[in-house]
Amino acid sequence: MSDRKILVTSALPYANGPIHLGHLVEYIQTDIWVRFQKQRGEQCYFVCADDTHGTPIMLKADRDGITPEALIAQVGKEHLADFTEFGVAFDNYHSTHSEENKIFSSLIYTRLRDAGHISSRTITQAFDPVKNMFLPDRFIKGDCPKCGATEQYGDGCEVCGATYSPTELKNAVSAISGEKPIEKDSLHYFFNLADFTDMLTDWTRAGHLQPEVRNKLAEWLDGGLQQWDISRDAPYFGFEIPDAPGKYFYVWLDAPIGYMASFQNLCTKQGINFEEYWAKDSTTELYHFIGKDIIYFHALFWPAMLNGAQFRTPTAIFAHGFLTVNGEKMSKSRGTFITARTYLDHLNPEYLRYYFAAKLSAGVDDIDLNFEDFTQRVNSDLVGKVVNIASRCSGFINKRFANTLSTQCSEAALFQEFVDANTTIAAFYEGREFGKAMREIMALADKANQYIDEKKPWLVAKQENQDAELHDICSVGINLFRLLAAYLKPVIPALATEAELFLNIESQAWPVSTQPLLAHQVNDFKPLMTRVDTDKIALIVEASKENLEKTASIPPVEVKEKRFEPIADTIDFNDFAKLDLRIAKIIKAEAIEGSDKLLNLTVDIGDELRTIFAGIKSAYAPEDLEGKLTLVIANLAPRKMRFGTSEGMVLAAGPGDKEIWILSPEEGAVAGMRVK
RNA sequence: GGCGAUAUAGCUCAGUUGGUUAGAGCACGGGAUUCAUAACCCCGGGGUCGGUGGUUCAAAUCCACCUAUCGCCA
Repeated sequence: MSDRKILVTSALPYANGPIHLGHLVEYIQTDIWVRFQKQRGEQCYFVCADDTHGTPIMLKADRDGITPEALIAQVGKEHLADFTEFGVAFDNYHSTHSEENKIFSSLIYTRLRDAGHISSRTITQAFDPVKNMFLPDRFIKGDCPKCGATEQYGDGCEVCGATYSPTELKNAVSAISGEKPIEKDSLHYFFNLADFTDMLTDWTRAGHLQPEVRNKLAEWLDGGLQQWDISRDAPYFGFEIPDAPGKYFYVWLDAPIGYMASFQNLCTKQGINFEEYWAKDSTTELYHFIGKDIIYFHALFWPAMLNGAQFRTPTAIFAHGFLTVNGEKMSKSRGTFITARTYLDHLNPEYLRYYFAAKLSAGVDDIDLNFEDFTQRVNSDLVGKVVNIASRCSGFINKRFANTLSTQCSEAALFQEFVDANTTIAAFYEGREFGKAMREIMALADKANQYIDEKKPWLVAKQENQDAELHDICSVGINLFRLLAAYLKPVIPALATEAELFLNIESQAWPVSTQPLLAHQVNDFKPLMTRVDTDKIALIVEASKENLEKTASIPPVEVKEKRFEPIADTIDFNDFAKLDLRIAKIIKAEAIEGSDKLLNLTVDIGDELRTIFAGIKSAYAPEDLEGKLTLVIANLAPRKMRFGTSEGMVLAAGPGDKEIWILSPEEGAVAGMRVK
């Protein structure tokens, strides 16, 4: 296509805790953008790493009784596993605790130092006399000097909003030892950010930032830039400063350098030219996707550091907003602080990818995960609209035309309209207006469904000598579906791959000049996506509350991966007694024409015969069932179905398809006995 | 406390430089239909555009103040 060379990063997740849904907004946003670029044939690398240094990591490892190295190795593995299962496909995932990062941190520091951008002076800080370490503001607790609220952190009061220095805090204690902190002097190293005022003023106005971010930065710049404290005293988990024994780089210095380190690591593995991407005169594109909370580090410190150390600066910084759940900040007690793992235990990750895509824009607005909206949106857009197109056409193609598409495209104009839409959709993807892209794609899906409705293939199918017409209509439907799958591929890659498997085609490139599939053999259609099970959402919320209880009292232990769904809420005996379970004898079993799942069973439950539809066709042949004893719910409300009314339910277990097992009693039980 | 962002239908969001009767999707109601994973298609109800005041021939849009939510103040 073109010869763009692009390097993309997501912010580095901190290695002191699990990935949660808030994190995922960013990784999914970045991943969609990267997949889009790759699908267009651009050369695009996506790198990331765990952010592993600093006091919180050191203390957590201490508390867990392991080394920081062991902690970050474990957490790094979990992070990558979570990302991978959500379809976030990094070209490289590294760690800031790496040789590459140490080298680049030292290099950048010494270049800044040699250019006169580093100074040092002695400052006074709170010190824990028991643990023998300086205390970051967040590790000091006490009473707010303004409003007197207790249990406040050293940097600000959460009750009245006041900000202050830890020394102003009343009744201050170390959050680590509980001891009263003393004041102690120490030599610190500073990055002279003000040296870069002119450079940053120009840079922030030169189109590298979103408008709202640029305004924010202008405000900060107007206020005057201050020195940035980049050193911390031992003990500190990080890199020692080359010319300052006992002093370590502050975690936020080496974190963004981790982008370079991870890319260097990839370059070594794949023989990519690092210089081409990072040299001062580089013509490649460099993008950082970040949350709006870390704009300061990425839009001021980072470009200044790079500029001062003779590296190129980013092409653009893309900031996004926070995630709220049901309109509120994620909360552990409400069960809305949901980890990636808890979600994965219950729901398809592509639901969330699509939902985020549908709500993301190029702006920094917060986005809300509303469970009801989530369910409706995924069900109606993905299952009801998109997948349904393939589902409603494939039946005819399969039964009447041996899975072969028509030799002509009877709706060339409509097909071309779908292809032409690629320009608009691509512009939305490129500009990170994913929500608008999804609207555009769903409008096409609506159009495809309208087309089918208008042509009514189910009527055509019943007419004599109309086979060619039927063949054409359904082939058009399948061809339109194919384009929708291509447009959605960056967002829901797993479903797109399943679709390609069904269509019997190669991995789809961006459809700039796609031709319809003619006289093409497809494979049997299998349901590509099922509807969101709302019960699963309740389970996620419940499990997220449980996480809180567990982590509050018991230290984390190796938990065996759960193989089965969690046990449902406790019920009392009266609840159980409501179920009337009976031994039943299957008198007659027959397949239902027109249903691929259901068998029509006639069962004897003692004093009466019942007709029950059971979704076990995939696992049992009707003739094998006749005469068997099994278990049914006899007092379940009758359910009207397409093929008649089902007067109960046969009990069975298993994941589905061939793996379904009905229950049967020990010998001696007879039809009609109640299960108690 | 200072600064900033946001506030439009039950939900999620569009609404260009002010310009007919404020739109879409979903949800809801009615109709039609049975190919499809009860999905799809057609029609409809529903809004004092957070509040108050102002500028204007004309305000969801511009201005001031207020309220609520979120964020920033290294």
